[in-house]
Amino acid sequence: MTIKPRAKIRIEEVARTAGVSAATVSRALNNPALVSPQLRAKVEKAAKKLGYVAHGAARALASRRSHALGAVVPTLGNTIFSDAIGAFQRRLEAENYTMLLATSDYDEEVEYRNVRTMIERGVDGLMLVGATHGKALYDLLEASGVPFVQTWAPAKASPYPTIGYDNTALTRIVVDHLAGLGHRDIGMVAGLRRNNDRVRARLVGMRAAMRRHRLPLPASRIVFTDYRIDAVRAAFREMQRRGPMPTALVANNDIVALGLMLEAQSQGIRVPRQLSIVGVGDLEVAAHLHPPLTTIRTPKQTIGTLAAEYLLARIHDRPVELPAELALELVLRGTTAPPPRKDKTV
Amino acid sequence: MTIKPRAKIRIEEVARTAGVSAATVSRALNNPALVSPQLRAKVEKAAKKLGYVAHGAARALASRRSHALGAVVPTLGNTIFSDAIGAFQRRLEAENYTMLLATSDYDEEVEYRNVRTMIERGVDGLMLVGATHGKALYDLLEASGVPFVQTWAPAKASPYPTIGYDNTALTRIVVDHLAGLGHRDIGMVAGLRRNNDRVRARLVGMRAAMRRHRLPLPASRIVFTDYRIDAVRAAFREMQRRGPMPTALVANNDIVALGLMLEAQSQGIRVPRQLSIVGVGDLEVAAHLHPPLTTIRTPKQTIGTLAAEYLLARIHDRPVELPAELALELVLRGTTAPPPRKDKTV
DNA sequence: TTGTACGCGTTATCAG
DNA sequence: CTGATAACGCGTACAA
Repeated sequence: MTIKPRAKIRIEEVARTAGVSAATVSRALNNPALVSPQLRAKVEKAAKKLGYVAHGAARALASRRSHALGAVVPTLGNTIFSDAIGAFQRRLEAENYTMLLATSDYDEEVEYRNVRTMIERGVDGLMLVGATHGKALYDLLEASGVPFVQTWAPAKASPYPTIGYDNTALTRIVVDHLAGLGHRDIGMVAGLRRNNDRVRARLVGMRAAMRRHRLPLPASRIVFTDYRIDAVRAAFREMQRRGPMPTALVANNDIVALGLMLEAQSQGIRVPRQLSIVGVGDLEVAAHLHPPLTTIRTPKQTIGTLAAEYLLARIHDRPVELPAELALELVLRGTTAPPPRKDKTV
Repeated sequence: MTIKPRAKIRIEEVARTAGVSAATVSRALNNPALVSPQLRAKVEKAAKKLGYVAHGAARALASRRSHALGAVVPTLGNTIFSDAIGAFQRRLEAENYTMLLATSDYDEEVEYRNVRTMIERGVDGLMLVGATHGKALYDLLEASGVPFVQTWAPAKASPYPTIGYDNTALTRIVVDHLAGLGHRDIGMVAGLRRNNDRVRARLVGMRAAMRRHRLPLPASRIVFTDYRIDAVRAAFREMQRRGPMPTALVANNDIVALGLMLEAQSQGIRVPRQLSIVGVGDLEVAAHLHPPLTTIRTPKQTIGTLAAEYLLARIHDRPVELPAELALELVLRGTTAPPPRKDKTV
């Protein structure tokens, strides 16, 4: 039964109707263990009857704790981020914490501004994406003393707390798979490198893996694209323009892979008979494409959940360890196969 | 040039190094017009030099304004919401407001709790999804006096400020199109109705439109599904089990439409030759499916932006009008065609 | 135009 | 276990 209060109820009022002091009300509500059961019941009843809702700002000012954590991600358009954010927020909710969210659109300055604003709002902790940020940002973070955690990169990628997987290893796994099938001419359809260390790490991993297999990887075999289907299809054609098509393509993610499949299909190129394609992310739709997409499953929700847990632990001075890196899983499906015989090159 | 401060800088310190009073610093920073240009410059310099960041809680307590708006959406997994949220946040960012975000997973109780938490945190305004909420929620909202706006429904759907389009009209447009092509047996693959007035309104619109066209719509022609591809495909088969397939299917959204197309394809059912399908949302991928998906384009970002603008206006006591409803657009592509002749029924 | 002094609503400290 | 009281850091009448 909620009663509609006529005006803002303050703690004083609750205290008065419960016949105790404001201090006791505060304790009864925030630290029930410190108060006698009867008193506690009395206070709770009064609070509920009056519809008392504590004033967050006052509480934050007095307790020096806002019960809010911030998150800044490049975009919500990419489901890997919205999934991670969803998990992050649900974990916070369970501890009665609130999430402040902002997007940077892969712009370092916007990210800086958003982080600054969040610090100003008094967040108790901050989740960032990527392990390489400008010095100004790190300075700001250190100056404020706000606990923060970086995501989507392995711990070793940064001296600061970081949680994610190794993007270098990711492309290695893909190349190993493809090379194992017999591919020798592998191309990469990468994302835009600007302010994106995940993409850069994958490039590094790709080059290293190809070298290990003693396979050539000329610059012409790497094209860059954003994640709009149109752009991806254009990237596909761009690669065709640069010479005979590779027999396999490593896509930056499942959306890119989808774009590649669509373009291949519309050109009558058979996947995987004539062209193998590997995605990253294992979006739900990946399993349902024709053919179903071979991809790498990445721990999206885990990243969000662990980031929340790490920050919560830091805030409450509980000891925490971050895993060195999260596991990746190659999901073998229908878009990879041995390369076509020479005389059947695309 | 950012200097790393050793500890928390308060306004006092800035005042001291600028050689003015704290009050002047506050004014210079928040209301530059009220201060002489030289003084203002001096203060700004000192603030920057010290890396001063105002304490949000203290500011909120004193000014009775948190500069934060809350948003509660069912899920971030549906891109219509993540798109709208993205637009909402960007609009806030432009006015130096911060967004608090929580998801309800279509659960009324969770939504209530999240709203309550946000009010407690002192949000200056709130964005909700849907125009039908529990009485408890409206009571809470009214008691707190926090401006709020409902989204994804037309203004007429609620006595409270609401911004969106008419879901009834949406299905009418679709049915008109399909009936115009000659379809007489039209089915609907709807979303789950639980705490989702959008889905319910579409059902109402569907029934009304079919009636207007004097077309039958037995209950067997309506199946419900969540938005996982697996579930959608199962829903497709469920409809087949109920009798001969309709010649056209109205999908709750593009994801559902995609699932239907995948299932049809894997059964060798030709779209649109044997079966027409219409989606809702016009996701980016819709135009790239085979065949490209006929769908309704909904104003996702517009909803987010307008919601932000409405709340901002309310907060600053500016006059605002909300549009009665936002426009929908039928995007004709390749998944709709006249029904097959009788002897070619699926 | 600028400074003084108080209040914002809560929590934490310290007696009792 | 409970109550009085002093912060918490800033904004803003009001006075100068």
